Amino acid sequence: MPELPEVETMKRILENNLVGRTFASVNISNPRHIQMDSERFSKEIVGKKILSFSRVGKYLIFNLTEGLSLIVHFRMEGRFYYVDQLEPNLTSYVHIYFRMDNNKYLLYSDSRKFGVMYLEKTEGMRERPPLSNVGKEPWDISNPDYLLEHFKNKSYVIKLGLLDQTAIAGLGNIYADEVLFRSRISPFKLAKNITYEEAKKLLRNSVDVLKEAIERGGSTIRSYHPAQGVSGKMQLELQAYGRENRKCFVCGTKMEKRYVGGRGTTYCPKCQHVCPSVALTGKIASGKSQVLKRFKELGCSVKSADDIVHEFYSEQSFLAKLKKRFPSIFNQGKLDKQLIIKNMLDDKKFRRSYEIYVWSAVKEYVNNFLVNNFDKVCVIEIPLLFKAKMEKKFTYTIGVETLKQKDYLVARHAKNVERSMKINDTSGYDENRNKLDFIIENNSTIEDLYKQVDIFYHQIIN
DNA sequence: GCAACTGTTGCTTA
DNA sequence: CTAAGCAACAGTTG
Repeated sequence: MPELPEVETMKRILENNLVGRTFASVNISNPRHIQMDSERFSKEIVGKKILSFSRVGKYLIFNLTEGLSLIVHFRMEGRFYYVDQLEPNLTSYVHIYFRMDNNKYLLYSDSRKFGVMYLEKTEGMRERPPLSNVGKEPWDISNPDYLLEHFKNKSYVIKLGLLDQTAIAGLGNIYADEVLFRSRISPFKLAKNITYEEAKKLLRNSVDVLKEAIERGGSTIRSYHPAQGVSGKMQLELQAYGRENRKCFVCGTKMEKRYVGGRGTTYCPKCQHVCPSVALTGKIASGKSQVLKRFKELGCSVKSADDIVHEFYSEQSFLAKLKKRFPSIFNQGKLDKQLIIKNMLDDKKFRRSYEIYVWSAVKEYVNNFLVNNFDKVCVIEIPLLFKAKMEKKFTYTIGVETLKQKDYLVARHAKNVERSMKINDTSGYDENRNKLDFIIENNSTIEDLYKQVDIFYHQIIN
């Protein structure tokens, strides 16, 4: 579930019901959540009374008698339910439950089984793991220099800086995107390049976003509810998370999504100063490379998918992964491109999964390229843009078309002109042509071609 | 039916 | 040392 507001909401619900109660018994059907011997855990917790609850970052803490504390981290899906009795239909993900001294039950449910709990001596627990790894919460940070100090030598992007619990505690993926949106800061800016003024904005917005979310009882997204039949309301206020491909509430620009550190990151390119990205597609020998060259001359960061794939085949790490997934295309430990072609032709299933595998690797590469070059217009040449389902990843898509394809192929000394022409039938270009934002016609001189590129470029940077 | 995606974090690897 | 990538798991979505 939860980021800080959801944990705080959970804390308030439990506070109202469980302070003063004593643990009567424990049932552990999956011990993986308990970070100590589960027998000892049971023995130690039974008979202890709950004095109070507290929270450190995303950790929820039960303060117990006899100097002990139960420390819980819910990770993705962990949650407590406090119920009158055990009902079998409620307990499919309940891996631990506690019977309290009033014969009601506290259930720990966790469909993904990531959550963890610790039973620790209360004294000095803030100075020991896991709590010692938790930084200050945003309202306890009075000076933005605290953040700058943390980010000083870091080479990660600011989005990951906000998720770094040792730097600032409590933000998760949803609220980090909200804070960046409200602060009008690119998620992809390096944390060490954040200015004092920006750090100030980030802190103020972190406080605002988290406090608003707590007031609204957290966000109810996907499966998460603070208690049975109870929903948070904060999801109604979210302006960034989950709004990719929809219009920015502030400026109307289409919101975009990229990945950093494996976390989906939604932002408004205009408000958050992320340069537009362009996908360049077209059939074989339509003049894409010429167009790409022109974009480069204009100062854009450019890359072609063909080059990316070429790079992949010369990387040890890629070959290793490929070998694991598709052993049939390796001969005596070496990649055999003839075997790839043979398998492609013989086995439709192989072809499908091989193509998807390579395309998703390209997709990841392009994502990282765009993230690293967010402050420049990026242009990526992708012949199979639509087949690889990448058209949505760009601000703009443009196609290059020519009537002189055959001539260009002959001029290029292509071995089999007819065969090359035929490949176009399967490229998906014609069916998807109407989705393109802009079409460049390559039927005249090179100067004319460049002029069209220049016009497009100046349109998008204004 | 497969593949990608999901609110988290810590361990392994380069 | 840092930082990326993966692993833990199970459900949902396209």
